[in-house]
Amino acid sequence: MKEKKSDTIEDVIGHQFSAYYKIAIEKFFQFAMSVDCVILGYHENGIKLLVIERGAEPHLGKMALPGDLVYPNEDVNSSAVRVLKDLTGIRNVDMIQTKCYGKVDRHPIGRVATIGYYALINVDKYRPLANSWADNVYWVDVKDLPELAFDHRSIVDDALETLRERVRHQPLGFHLLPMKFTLGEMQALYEAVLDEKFDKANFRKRILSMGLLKDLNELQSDVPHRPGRLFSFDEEAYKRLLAKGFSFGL
Amino acid sequence: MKEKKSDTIEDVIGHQFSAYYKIAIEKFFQFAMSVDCVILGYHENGIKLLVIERGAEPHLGKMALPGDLVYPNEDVNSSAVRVLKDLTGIRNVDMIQTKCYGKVDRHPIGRVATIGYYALINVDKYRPLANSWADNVYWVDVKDLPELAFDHRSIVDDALETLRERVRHQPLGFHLLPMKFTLGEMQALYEAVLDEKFDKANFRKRILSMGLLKDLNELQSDVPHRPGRLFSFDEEAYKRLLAKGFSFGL
DNA sequence: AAAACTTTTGGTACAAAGTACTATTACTGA
DNA sequence: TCAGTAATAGTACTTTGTACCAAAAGTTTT
Repeated sequence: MKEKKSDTIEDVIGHQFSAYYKIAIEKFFQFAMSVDCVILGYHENGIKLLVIERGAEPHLGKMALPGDLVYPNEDVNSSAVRVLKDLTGIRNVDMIQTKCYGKVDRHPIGRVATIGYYALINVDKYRPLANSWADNVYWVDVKDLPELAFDHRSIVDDALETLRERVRHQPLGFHLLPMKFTLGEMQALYEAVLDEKFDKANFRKRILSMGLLKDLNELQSDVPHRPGRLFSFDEEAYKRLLAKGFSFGL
Repeated sequence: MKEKKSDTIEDVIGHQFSAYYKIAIEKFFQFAMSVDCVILGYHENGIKLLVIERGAEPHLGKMALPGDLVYPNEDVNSSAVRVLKDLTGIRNVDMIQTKCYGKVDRHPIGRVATIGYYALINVDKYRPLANSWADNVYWVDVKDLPELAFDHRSIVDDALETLRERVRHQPLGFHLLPMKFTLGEMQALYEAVLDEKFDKANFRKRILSMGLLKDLNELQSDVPHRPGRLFSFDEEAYKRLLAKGFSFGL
């Protein structure tokens, strides 16, 4: 029933902690970790992904997610924020973990496990700038992705799947919209994310009845048709509703 | 705009790959990785968690999740399966990643990032046996958890939160039930997981109208009251419905 | 064997939400 | 001023959700 293995770390160190410490380190402490950020935005009726052009080996010149190795004295979550800032200049975004990618051969220089992160940002609010070893930064449409380095393509796919699921149950869409938006713009966004058409009049009724929007009593301008009424997301109202057991659903 | 950093791995290795390889390794390849499994079951109206009693340092004698270090030549996902089998004898369960825990000081022997996994199993179908450095295995009720080693408590909490969210939108509950079950048992399970009461007659209507259950034309036996009709989850029907755009919701 | 008890099962009536569709309004540009 | 486009209002209908009641089918007790 109990068959001892000789090579788990706990067996090795046991009570002679210090004596065997080095052996354990050599055996198990051979990983590097990295973070990769899937930054999504919405622009011109499409979901856009932020990619960098790599200015370093491996995969020099190829497109890739903003990502890099984690320092040994650095928290993994903080690392994602730091790396994004280092490579693209973007700061102050809330990033959420998606998955760990831990295949043995996924990185050519050694055993690197990476943690995927994603965030939704308002494209107009941030101006990405290539920095550090990133030669360029681009927004690319997720419907027309270039070839990506490493296994970054699957990291993106997983993040998009997560997005589609969460966007139905949480008011995430608002992160992607400008501060002021019309119901038409909002509908177009949801149609782009979910790849599904909604009835205009009913969409409008649904959303308004939730009570999450602040009516700004302002009209759209510079549009070649009847301008829509402008709204903004009412964070306060959302918190109040949440406390009462409200749950967003679309 | 482009300010070079001297210490990212890509800068270091560049075109002189082999020359600087060792430097990069020493700097970044200092992590160990581990996996921790949150195995949940359902028994006697409560959600149970599988814990082991540690038979090794650190935290010798304490309760903990089944978890261990990942071998450098081992896929992280496979590792979770292997570790669970090594410590508890449980095999053939589908485990799903929850999160990466990557704080700098979370492990006393060095920089260890861990990946959390969770699975729902039918308690009657598996008989966990303590193995390797696990001194004992227990099922404990999640409403009355003992103190757990490391940051395992938060790993459990996160897994439970994930469970509660997913169980509403996916027919996961069936993994926890025996092959044959009554609608009453099923309702009790959902009430335990979601900590919420349902109307009996309406719950029944809702579930049956989904068409996910196979009526076995059998009755419960050995119960001190009118026996319930037995059902089983109809995997085929679920797949068929999914293809048609059906989505489970509760 | 009848009564009491517990749980399953079937049903109804009402309320709320979702859907399809039509009509009207308000703006722009020609 | 007219055509075009999109926003907005409204209505009728269907589906779904909720509260509640009552009968049926077993077991246990009297």
